[in-house]
Amino acid sequence: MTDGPRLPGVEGENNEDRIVLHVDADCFYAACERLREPELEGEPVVVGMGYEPGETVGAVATASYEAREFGVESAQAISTALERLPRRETLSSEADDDPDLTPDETGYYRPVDMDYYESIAAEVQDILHDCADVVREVSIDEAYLDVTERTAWDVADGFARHVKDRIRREVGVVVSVGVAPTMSAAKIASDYDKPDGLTVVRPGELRAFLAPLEVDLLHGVGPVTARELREIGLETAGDVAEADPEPLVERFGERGRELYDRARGEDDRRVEPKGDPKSFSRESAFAEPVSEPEPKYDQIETLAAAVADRARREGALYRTVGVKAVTPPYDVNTRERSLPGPVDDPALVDRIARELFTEFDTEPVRKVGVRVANLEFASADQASLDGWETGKQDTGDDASDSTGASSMAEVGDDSHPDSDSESDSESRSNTNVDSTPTLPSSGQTSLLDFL
DNA sequence: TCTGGGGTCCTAGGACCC
DNA sequence: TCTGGGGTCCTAGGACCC
Repeated sequence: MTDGPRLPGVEGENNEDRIVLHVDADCFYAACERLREPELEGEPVVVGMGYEPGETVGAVATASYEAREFGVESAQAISTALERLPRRETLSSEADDDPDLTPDETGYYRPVDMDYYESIAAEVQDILHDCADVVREVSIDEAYLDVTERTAWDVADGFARHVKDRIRREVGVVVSVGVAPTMSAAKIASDYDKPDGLTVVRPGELRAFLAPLEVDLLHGVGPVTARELREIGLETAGDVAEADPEPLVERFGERGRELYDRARGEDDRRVEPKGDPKSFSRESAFAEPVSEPEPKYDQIETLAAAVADRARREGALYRTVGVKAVTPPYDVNTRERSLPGPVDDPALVDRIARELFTEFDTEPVRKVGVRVANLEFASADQASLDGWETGKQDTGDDASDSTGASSMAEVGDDSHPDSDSESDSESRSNTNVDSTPTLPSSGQTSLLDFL
């Protein structure tokens, strides 16, 4: 019962005072497809990514509960799904030939249409923001709400019901909701009674609610960790909660501590709005492993352009460019390189990606990817832009800026046997006076020349 | 499970600095 | 030059999530 040490005077930090909702849309992509095609209501629906109508390529992104009855699962190959649940379109042309195949044994297949789903998600999010002071969107179909100031425990289920009903009535989407004093437990609670679920876990019920759950229901426990936990005799959250935490920390590091805390219902995290993204990436798989360099470089070029375009649209500068090469059987290889300073330079992304990929250009590769990271959102931090101009007279102990200036300065020399200067940033930064800090892309062309 | 795409966080070793 | 100790950044890989 005794919670950890608390700093005095910090406001409202007692978790037992928080009321957290986790809202999770059921089969969201399939639900969206049903919105624009009401005939799909009650029918098996499979939404495939990388899927084209009439084809058998791609993987299952979402299967409706009706489709799951046939053994169709998330992440399954579409070809496998089709074996278990034939396509409805196929039926109309072949029905006469196959009297055994009834409409009941077929389903509707649709390709992912992200733009449409995002438009629906935006409607849901509007409602969520209307219902809570703080909302954290986790993904397109999932969010946490801190509703402490909007409700109380004895009426929390009525409040959650209200949120559910609004979303169903105003958008037409069914969600499951979990209510608990922590994010971690709210997440588990929303999953507890899917679909169309509503589970409330009050502070006093937390330990009892968690105890019987299989360890892999804890957020952050995947197949690998679950297996290891079982190997040491920990099968349920209750087992973990009562275990000695020291061996867990030794074996799993920081995650071990977290696991132990979560299993005991302890979770200090507050619901906070999502910050800026940390990376952008694009990847795509070949139908089968490719050995020749050309198709790979063609893909790299396409992906690099897409990633750079995305970053520009989002107003992000990037300082790191990376590639990914998945080689058979399924080895994931990554290579990355960081630049001296943040840039917005599609040509540079393309060039670095190609260079990083040369290592794999004659190997069989089934998937390639391009990524940018170390993002900087210029508009949000005007100070760093100013630093570009004025960084020269800054002293070394000023950590607030001038990262761009100091690093840009190093571009010219690969082999600086560098010397003393407690702050090489000042001593060299006059080499980049040409970079006019107006637009992100200016000055970066010269960087390309350097590298 | 014969493997799609877009993310996050953690770890560990090495380089480099003071 | 064998040795100290602390810190940060970079890279690669892994586990996990939706």
